[in-house]
Amino acid sequence: MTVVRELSQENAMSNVVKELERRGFIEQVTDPEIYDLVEKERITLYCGFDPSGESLHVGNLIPMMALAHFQRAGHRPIFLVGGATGMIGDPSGKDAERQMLTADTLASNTEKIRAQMERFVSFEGEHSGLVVNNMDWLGTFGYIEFLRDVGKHFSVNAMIARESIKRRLEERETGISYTEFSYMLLQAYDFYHLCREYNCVLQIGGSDQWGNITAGIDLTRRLLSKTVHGITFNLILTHDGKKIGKSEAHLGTVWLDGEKTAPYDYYQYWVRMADVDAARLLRLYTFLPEEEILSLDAEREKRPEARIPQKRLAWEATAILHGKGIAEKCRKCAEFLYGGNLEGATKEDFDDIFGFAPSVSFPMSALREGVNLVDFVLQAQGASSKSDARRKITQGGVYINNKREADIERIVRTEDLLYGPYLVLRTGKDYHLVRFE
RNA sequence: GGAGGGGUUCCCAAGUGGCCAAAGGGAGCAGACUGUAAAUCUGCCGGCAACGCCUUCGGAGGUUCGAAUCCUCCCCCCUCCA
Repeated sequence: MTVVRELSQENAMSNVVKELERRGFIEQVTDPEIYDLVEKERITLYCGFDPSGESLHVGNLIPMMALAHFQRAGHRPIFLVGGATGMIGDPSGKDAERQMLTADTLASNTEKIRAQMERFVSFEGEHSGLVVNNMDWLGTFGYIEFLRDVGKHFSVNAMIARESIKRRLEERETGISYTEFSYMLLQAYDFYHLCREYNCVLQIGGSDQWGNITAGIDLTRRLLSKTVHGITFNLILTHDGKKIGKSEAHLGTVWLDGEKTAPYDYYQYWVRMADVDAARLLRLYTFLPEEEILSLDAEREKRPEARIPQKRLAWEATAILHGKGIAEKCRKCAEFLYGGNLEGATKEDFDDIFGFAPSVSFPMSALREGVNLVDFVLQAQGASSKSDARRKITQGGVYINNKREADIERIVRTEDLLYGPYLVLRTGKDYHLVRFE
């Protein structure tokens, strides 16, 4: 929050849509007029978020960052939580019908997600952000009333021609239910409602939202005779075609919730990005100005092994989400573990980072008796099964205190404690701190 | 309701009585190179008390010395017809 606010004056006079375009966010705009509009007046815009999970993930970052950019340029962002539409499920970009969620689950998810949004947008001050829940207006809408007031403005002929619907109709793998077919009307109504209540004139979203957004624009024009706009963002892929944050190695999905994805893991996720992606990702996931990004990228060309842009990316992204203090701790922690500093390390160094980097406690009594390496690796969460532990050891992927241990028969003993009660287990490129108590 | 096709290990996908823990590809893991990167190459890739044992091929039974493969019933998906 603090990060966003401090910087929020800087870009006030620039054209935020052009800026987003330069940074690589924008895929399509419904009308070029939006470029002028954001320069002429302070607008209100919105983006919808699906509360079907208890946390947003890295994939949701693009629209969040975009809303933050808009706010910093003096516009008012609205986060719409789809409490009502979340009960239906958006067929866009989905290949299967969604399972229904209970009202209770949605309510609790909504609360958690709201807290995450507050990291990106300020909810205080002049153009403070706003969180709304479409359950508040859709939840009490009568069916007959809805069909009469909203449904009559939609042509089924046009709807089935939409890409998102057409795909589900043609590829009959799963088909589409009447419920999901109706989804578009609900989202269109949201836009109309926000335009009427808050003078909201722009909806932004992922590229799969194009159909829903234009439906909202059409409905608003019909009901209010007002022209509103839409912008869709590129789907961000890494150079090898993977979606950002979608199911990472053994991390799984990279969540924004610090309980689900530890800040250290979040930081590491960004540090490990490929060289060729670094500059592009800096433009998308940090607020750094172009000159600085270019100079960071120039550093990379000189000393690629220093991973300067990746580390900066990780620091900035972590600072936005978890705060500068946490980001700094992640940096120190990573620097310590990966910087080859284990040699001169002290107990105090480990006291500081234990529990922050992946950490495990172990009973001292077990160590006195001696633990065989296979069990040790397994219990310190360095392997998913004993077989996996054996494999990793045999293949030379296991290190204790940075010294390779390839002997299955190896016994871990108190002599292995080099830093007070601590020991460092490394599997592959991952460090695990083990403390004996 | 009728006719046909199909459900295989994380995903896609071979396999139609033993040689099947199950081809191939992808993903993943480890190593080499190096840089917490990419590309490339190598090895691994169900579990365990590990030259053997146990569990797995939609579910439950059955035939057989022996089944993912054959039979019966059930569940689910798709296509066409009504």
